[in-house]
Amino acid sequence: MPNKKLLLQIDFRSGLPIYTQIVNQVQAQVAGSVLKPGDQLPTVRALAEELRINFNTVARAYRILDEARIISTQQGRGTYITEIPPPKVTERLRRESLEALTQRYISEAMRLEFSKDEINEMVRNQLKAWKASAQANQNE
Amino acid sequence: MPNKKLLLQIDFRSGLPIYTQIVNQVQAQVAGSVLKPGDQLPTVRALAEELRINFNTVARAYRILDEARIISTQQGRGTYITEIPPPKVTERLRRESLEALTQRYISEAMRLEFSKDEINEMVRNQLKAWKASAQANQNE
DNA sequence: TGTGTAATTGTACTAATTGTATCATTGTCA
DNA sequence: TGACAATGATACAATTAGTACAATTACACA
Repeated sequence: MPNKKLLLQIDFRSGLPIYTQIVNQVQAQVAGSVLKPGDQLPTVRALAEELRINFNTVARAYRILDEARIISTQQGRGTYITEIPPPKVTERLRRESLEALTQRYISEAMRLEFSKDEINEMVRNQLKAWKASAQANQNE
Repeated sequence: MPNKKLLLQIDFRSGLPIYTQIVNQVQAQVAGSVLKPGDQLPTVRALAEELRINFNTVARAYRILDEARIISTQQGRGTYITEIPPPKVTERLRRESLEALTQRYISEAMRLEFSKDEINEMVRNQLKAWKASAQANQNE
């Protein structure tokens, strides 16, 4: 199934920068669940062509959205809507999602025959050392 | 006896390149003795088909693993887990694998805006309550 | 048993697609 | 006019895909 087409309405006379309009509208569509986690956005070039603007302008919008953790851009691959915690999940749902996440993690670690102590130790250490920026380059 | 099937879980939106995900997971399974010396890995084409990716992507992952002496690829024959990996390497692998796994977990949890305390607490509780049998088939 | 041919496997090189970085140009406004 | 923000042009880097090829193995058949 082809990607849902991203529908944006740019007003070139509105006084608002184009990239801001893109940011706002994507943000709005995410908030309104028109765009859902995992959805792929058009490539910078495709969207630029459709809107008849320079692809750098799209890239700029995407960069801002990426920094706001709303989308995830991956060089050579594409850009995707990230998982956003629903603003009003109940505490119970929140807890359950952490439970599920943790269970998958522990299950996997145990399958690889790490001991409980090793796991606990590793979690404690990494939590201590955690920096939000480290999320970007977790691949080495 | 047919080959044990290599079980890999690729997340196309994780931000990690596919080949890196393959490397990490094979590495982890070697470290955790899920894959043992002499085990044959799927052919580049077979694994590629299963994961619905290009076989060159698998080949790239295999090349990296080969350079790290974790596997041995042989043109025309197949790829195998290296015999007698030095204990030093194994230990380092084990550590790195758990590190990578844990980082992914924490990164995900933090993105869902759980606090360090919440995460730590959840891990400790689940570890305490862990029953291997209960988790047998929770990975899908 | 030997040998030729096809099948299977990994390799090498290249192309295509994607986002990134840097600087130039344009336009607005004090 | 000068400064600054927005946009555009160009070159680049990372990832994945396409194609041809080489090494090895399997197997039919003389």
